[in-house]
Amino acid sequence: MPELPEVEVIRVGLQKKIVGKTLKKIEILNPKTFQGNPKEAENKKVVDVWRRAKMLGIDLAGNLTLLFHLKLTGQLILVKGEERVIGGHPTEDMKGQMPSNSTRVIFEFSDGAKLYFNDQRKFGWIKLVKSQMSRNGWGERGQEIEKVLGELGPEPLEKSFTWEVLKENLLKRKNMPVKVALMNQSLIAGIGNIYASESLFLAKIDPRRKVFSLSDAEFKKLHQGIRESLETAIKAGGSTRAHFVNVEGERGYYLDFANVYGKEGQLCRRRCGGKIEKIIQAGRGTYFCPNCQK
DNA sequence: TTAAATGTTTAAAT
DNA sequence: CATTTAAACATTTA
Repeated sequence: MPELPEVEVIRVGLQKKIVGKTLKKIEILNPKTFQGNPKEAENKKVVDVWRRAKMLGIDLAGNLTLLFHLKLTGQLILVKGEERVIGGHPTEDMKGQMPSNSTRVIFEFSDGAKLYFNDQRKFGWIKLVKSQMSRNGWGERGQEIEKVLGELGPEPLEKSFTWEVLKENLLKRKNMPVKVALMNQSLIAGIGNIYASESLFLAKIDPRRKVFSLSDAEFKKLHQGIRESLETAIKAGGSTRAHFVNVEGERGYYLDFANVYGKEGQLCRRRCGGKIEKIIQAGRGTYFCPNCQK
């Protein structure tokens, strides 16, 4: 599940907590989850934590990078004593004892902190690759990383992502329903099933509309809606709150902020009188208000 | 029992 | 060729 906001929240949490620590040991419980030789990463210091689209990178000294993709059910849980940083797919057991039965890989740091990579459906992965990076943007990053990251569109929260860029990129799939195009990572990076629906709700655009039918005014509203939905979610801590909490203090995740996602049958929050509907597009559930999304 | 689940890739069908 | 849709991956929960 995790989409851009959830991964970003994890990134911020880990950045604060593990940069400067030394990775002592990597324990692999599910071999398919980890690609590369874990021994190469052991006894290396964490230099940086970054995000691109829905992928997370942990740079290690010695020009190595641990790349993570959480796919649908991945979660990262950093535990040190009573303190936890939690993020990713929201489940109840992420608050409980670690490792849990969905723990696939455990990273142990020299100060005793442990980072658990949990993934119920085992779609997620971790790859150890060479960094070959400079700090001058993505074009400068190593070929190996570029290959793993694939062809990704612009980051929607960067300043350079204007409504014109949104329009230009979406129009590469002009015949597609706008909601389906929004989830295409090569057009815009990081938007998945939740925030595609949420952004369109904020923009008051029907998810079934084909891209070519959108006016400039609608592209502008959609641009605004994307930024607002992502930023709101990041501020709220993503759908899972990756805050620094005690085991007891953890509460209140599960999409409290969503307007339409998972709200089938409920009244539209705009009080327009409409009822949230669920339809299937490209095999995925889409939620929208048929009354005020035109 | 069947369906669906915050993702992505690839094969098959239009 | 350009698009779309379905299937696959693996597991749990409603």
